[in-house]
Amino acid sequence: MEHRIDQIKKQLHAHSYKLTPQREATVRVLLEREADHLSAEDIYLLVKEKAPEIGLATVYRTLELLSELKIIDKINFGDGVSRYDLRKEGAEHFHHHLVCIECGSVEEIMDDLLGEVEKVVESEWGFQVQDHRLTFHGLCKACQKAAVETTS
Amino acid sequence: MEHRIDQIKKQLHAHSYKLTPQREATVRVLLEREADHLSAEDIYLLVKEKAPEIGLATVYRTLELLSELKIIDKINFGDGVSRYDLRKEGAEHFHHHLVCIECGSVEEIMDDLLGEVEKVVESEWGFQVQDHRLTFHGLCKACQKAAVETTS
DNA sequence: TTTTTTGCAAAACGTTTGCAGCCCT
DNA sequence: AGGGCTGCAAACGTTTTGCAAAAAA
Repeated sequence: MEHRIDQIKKQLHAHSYKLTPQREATVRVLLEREADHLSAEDIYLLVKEKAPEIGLATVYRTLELLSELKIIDKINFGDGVSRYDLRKEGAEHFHHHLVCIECGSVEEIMDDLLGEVEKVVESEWGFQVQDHRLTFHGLCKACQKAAVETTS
Repeated sequence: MEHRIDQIKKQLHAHSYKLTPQREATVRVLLEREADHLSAEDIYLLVKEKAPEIGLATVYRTLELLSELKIIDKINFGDGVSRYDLRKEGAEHFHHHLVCIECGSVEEIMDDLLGEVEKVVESEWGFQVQDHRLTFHGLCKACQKAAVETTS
């Protein structure tokens, strides 16, 4: 944890930004809730517990800054809110998501499933891939089970 | 064109909705600009040329309706607007996109590149895939060329 | 001092909703 | 009459912006 904070601090400094207390509190929330997909409002409320004087605008500005530096990714699952997802250390590409259309749960897939597909896109379409977004919509394990039980 | 309108009319009737003049005008814009990725506002302005009395709310309601019936797909490329994309006739899955980070152009890929990947997701993660969203971000052919020319 | 960052409030933006009126049988 | 559908305006929730104060360099 402290290691990642340090690393992010360096990334900020490299672009002549500072790791202010507000920014650090925001990053800490992101690290603590790494598995979640929090909205700006969610993050704001959690950061407030650590730094009650913080304003929502500062959270937005911090998130924008972290996005620019590719420390986090901004995602949109189709409800009206942007969500923010920490990149894994040294991850070159954004990871994938499984969104359950029944219960709304979001699972992450860290494996890069698109190596082959990207090669095809580059060779067949001449498009130089830099990043990707891949989300599957369907039924998670639990909801498949629930569906079967209801039917039988 | 008329064929697709008829087809959509039938789909609406099957769910006891009507193809009103406003809805038809909206669908026609969508068909005429099939290759584009128009926002609700874009669509509204284009529909206004055919049916000047239409209101923006009606366009939104029509788009929502067409989304429900899976005639169109709502997509989000990360700028703050929803965009709408007509499904190809009989397409089971949503098609993929190549978004150029330089010029903003959006290219469509109709081929289903994810057959294998979906099998992996189903077997390895036990997730029952119903649909997907796949977007690649990178440089389109033209912008790669421009980049090389600037460098040399 | 000069620049960066902050908190607050207001504004802006895309989208949705309430409602009265309209168009159909 | 009754239902669905429409246009308008107002409301809504999220995100951005202006600004003056505070912090850092």
